[in-house]
Amino acid sequence: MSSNESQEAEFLASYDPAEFPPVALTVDLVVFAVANRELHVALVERGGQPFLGRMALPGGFVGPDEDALAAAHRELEEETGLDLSRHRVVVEQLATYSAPDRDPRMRVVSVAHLVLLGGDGVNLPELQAGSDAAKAQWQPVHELESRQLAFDHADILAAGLERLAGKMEYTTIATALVQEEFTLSALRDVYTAVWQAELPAGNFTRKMRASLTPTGRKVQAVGAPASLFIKGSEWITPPMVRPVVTAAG
Amino acid sequence: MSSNESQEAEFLASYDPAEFPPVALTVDLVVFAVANRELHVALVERGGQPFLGRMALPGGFVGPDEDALAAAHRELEEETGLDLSRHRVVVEQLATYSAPDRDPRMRVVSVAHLVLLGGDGVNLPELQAGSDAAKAQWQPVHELESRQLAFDHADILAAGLERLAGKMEYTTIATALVQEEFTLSALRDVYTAVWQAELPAGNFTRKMRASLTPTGRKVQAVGAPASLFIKGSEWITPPMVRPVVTAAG
DNA sequence: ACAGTTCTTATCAAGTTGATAATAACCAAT
DNA sequence: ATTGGTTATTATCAACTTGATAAGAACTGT
Repeated sequence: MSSNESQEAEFLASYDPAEFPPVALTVDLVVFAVANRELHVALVERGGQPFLGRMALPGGFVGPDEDALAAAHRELEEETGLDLSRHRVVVEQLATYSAPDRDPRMRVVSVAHLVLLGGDGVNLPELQAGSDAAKAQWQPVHELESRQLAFDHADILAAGLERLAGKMEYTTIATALVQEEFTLSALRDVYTAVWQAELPAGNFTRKMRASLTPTGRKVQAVGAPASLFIKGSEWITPPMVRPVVTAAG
Repeated sequence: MSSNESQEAEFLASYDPAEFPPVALTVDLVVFAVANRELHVALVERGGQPFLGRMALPGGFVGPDEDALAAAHRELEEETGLDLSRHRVVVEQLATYSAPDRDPRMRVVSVAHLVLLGGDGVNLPELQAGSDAAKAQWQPVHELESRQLAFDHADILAAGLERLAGKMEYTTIATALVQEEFTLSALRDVYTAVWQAELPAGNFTRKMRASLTPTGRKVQAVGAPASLFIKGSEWITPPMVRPVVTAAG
């Protein structure tokens, strides 16, 4: 009997695993990107029961030799067809959902992750449905009837949105949703998309500049040329204040 | 064949659970309380292998009919002997730890929780070791050699401390560590204990008052009588600024 | 009555915010 | 080349917040 076997025997003896039926461990992904001043989330259409045909967050099982973060990266590629080596991507753990009946088939505990994709503010990365899903597509978050999502994914999406909106007050996390080098307007568009509120350009520049590093380069569109920046500090101190949400319309 | 069985069959067919060996789901608890202007954490001494005799965070398995939050409450009572009906207690999810080798026996995924116990700032609730643990005791957090903790519990403790310290900047979470009705000094002692920094009493009063509701009552100790408050708003806006940590002395 | 302690309020310079506007740089069309 | 439209950046200023410091008030113990 190996040392490992005896350890396990002691373990099984003291904890009686029969009392603790196995749980399946999954990850669910709240994948955000910004285009056209709107925040979009990546959704897949379920190809099986339950919730057949409904939209759901991408996700999948955590493999035996990976942790949840690694599974999040793998499933992101598998379920959405994204090539992570070709996109700026930031992943962070959001929260774990463990209600016993959240999946009607069996006990499934899901570690939700927030995924932010950088982009030019115009084009969204193209999605390619994986094997489990009928299709994968971007949806504007603020126009979404999130009650139609499968499982408890409406809760998870709401948590992801609130995490992002909240962290944008006191960190430079919004820089994850633009390109590495970006203008203050591009960054401001991210704030507009997530917070659903217009921020005065002058004050935004004054405040955000302290957390950014200028590259010296400029970019020319319509109007005056805009300076390019990269992320400087991780923190915004004191924080930006999130305005009250503007009335829809 | 019931509908449920066919669902499960479909599920098993499409996901092949053999690829995904069962994981054990546990909770680990970072339990904080303040006494004598020091932040304390509840630790148990392990009564079995691995890490026999080492100190560890209290915790245990999530039962089949409870979610992680319910398990956290139950294990808090079982492992520390605390009567939750006799203490002010706040529990919130911290993060999930899922490294494949974090427990040498088998795959154990743990949902860590932050637990805050209210108190008078002098006495710590008495701990009573549960069945799994040799003993349970309070340890001053900032004097602790956390590297000696079992498993990855040093990481979890650090995450719990940082979550608490961070949220104390922009929420009134510190009120969870005092009694329901408290003086500004008592609350300031919590900040001192967690942040390891003295905050000027006058400015602390000015700032914190806006988030508290006065009860009208006063309490008398040495010096001038202090007004009693209860928590008002959940938020501190703009946030308190956490001073740079004072050099250890 | 006095010293010691603590709570609360006051003061003020320095810094930050929100609102608003002025200035500057560029394009496109006349 | 000039004009008008558009956008970026800087400036201004009153209102507010902060950090430092101290004054005033209330009570205890001797």
